[in-house]
Amino acid sequence: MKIDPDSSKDLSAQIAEAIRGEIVGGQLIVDQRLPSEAELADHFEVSRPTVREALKRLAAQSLIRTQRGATGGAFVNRLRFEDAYDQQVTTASLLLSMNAVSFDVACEARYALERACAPLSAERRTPDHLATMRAEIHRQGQPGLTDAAFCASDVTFHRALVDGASNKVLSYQLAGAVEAMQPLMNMITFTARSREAIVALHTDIADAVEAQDAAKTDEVLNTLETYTRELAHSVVTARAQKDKEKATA
Amino acid sequence: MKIDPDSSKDLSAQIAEAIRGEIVGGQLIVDQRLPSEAELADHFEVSRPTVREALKRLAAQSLIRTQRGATGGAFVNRLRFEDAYDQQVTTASLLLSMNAVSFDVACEARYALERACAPLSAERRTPDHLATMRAEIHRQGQPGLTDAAFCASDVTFHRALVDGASNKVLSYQLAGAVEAMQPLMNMITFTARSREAIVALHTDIADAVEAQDAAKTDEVLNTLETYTRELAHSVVTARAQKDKEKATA
DNA sequence: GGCAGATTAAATGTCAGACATTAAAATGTA
DNA sequence: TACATTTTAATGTCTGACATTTAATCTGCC
Repeated sequence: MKIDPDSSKDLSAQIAEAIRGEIVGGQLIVDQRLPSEAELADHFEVSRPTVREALKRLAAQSLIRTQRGATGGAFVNRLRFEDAYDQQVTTASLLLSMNAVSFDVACEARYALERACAPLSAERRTPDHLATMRAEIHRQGQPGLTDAAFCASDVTFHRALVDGASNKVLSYQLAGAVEAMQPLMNMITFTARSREAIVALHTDIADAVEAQDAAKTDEVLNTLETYTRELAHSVVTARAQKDKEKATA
Repeated sequence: MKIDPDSSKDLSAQIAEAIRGEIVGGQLIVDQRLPSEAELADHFEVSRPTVREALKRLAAQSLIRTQRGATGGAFVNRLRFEDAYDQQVTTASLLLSMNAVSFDVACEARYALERACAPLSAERRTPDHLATMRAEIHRQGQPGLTDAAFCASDVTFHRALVDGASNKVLSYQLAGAVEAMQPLMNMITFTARSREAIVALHTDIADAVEAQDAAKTDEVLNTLETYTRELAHSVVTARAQKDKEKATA
């Protein structure tokens, strides 16, 4: 392993970097055991707490897992899609909220990505995917549903559409984008009429996917994107109007 | 902040989770200073090393940054697109390498995503994007280029195409997918003839994007995807053939 | 009074050593 | 042999200390 000169960065950061490099580079393979903390401390000529901080950094990225006990230690972790998915949702959510990404930009990205897998989904969707979509459509039609619940159902619906492509890499990528949009979507208050319109469009999507009609799916997704953005804009203008009235009053 | 019962998980993991929740939930806002390590240790009723391990976990995800000195401490970090991008490349690369994702699946995902932003790119590309694409095409035509360098140029070319959409969220999502594919692409040995074909297709893409012809761009991307997959398949079958000969010899 | 330099204080970074806890392996016993 | 016990090796945690960095404060001089 590489050495650590006494440079600007934290020792723990350098050690984490060195070990990460070995994992990414393939020198350390899945389920392989790292040297014990004491051995690592000895090797890098630092104390055990410093090594531990480095290992925690790697654990935070799901690159390693630790096990206590006699045959315990730190092991290279097989990064699962679910782990990566969770991380991506957190990261994408924070990116959107901290960088003041506009609704339009996020919405455009989301629907562009969704259209990307719509043709594949239309081709490969299973009865399971269709059933999930239909179930969520039904839920979205229920009166008395809160806006948050409506949005959550919306996410589930679109996830089913994405998963229909049966490509884990695509699902992993898109899930983050779709889920991260939810807080932004929650800003919209859905009137009875707008919900009705969305449910109708969702039904059209489900129908098109069931009919394995890629072109039609794409078309409806476009309509839905346009409608979603209009809704958001009307919310914004309504809010601006209210603020104006407040200011004059 | 939440408390920590003495449950199954590490204390440091629980503390990290609690703080992450406050950041994601918006109770802790960007550039806000966290309590000092001593105060956190006091609050959670653990020792300082335990708190430090928790903070390192958060630092590994770029959620906080730390500063030494009198007015130092841990601060909520504004997650930048570049940070998120780096993380995504690492994560996506490991996902592909550790989960034995097939070339076909990864390739399909990559081109599906790329087609997603091609129409936007055709609409909005700037002279800068076009210049980058042309420059990389020129590089790819140079004789004596190693396969690795050819692939790297390929990545740059496609990144320019993606960035042409001028949507940071899209760029962030796609960059990971494109870059993570590189190790898989490196398995392919590019003959002079296959390079020529790829350069021709890249030129077609650049031309279509310059002409703001979304449909044509989409079409060429499809052709390129098919061709790339054919190349990969021929590599696989050639290798199988070789193995067979080796076995009989 | 104002400015340069020295001092101080508060925070993180690091270390050493110890004990607690866990879980598997080795050992002893019926 | 089968089961209970002990040992052991590892991580998890704590205490206390020192080093280092950085900004704020204090001091002395002009």
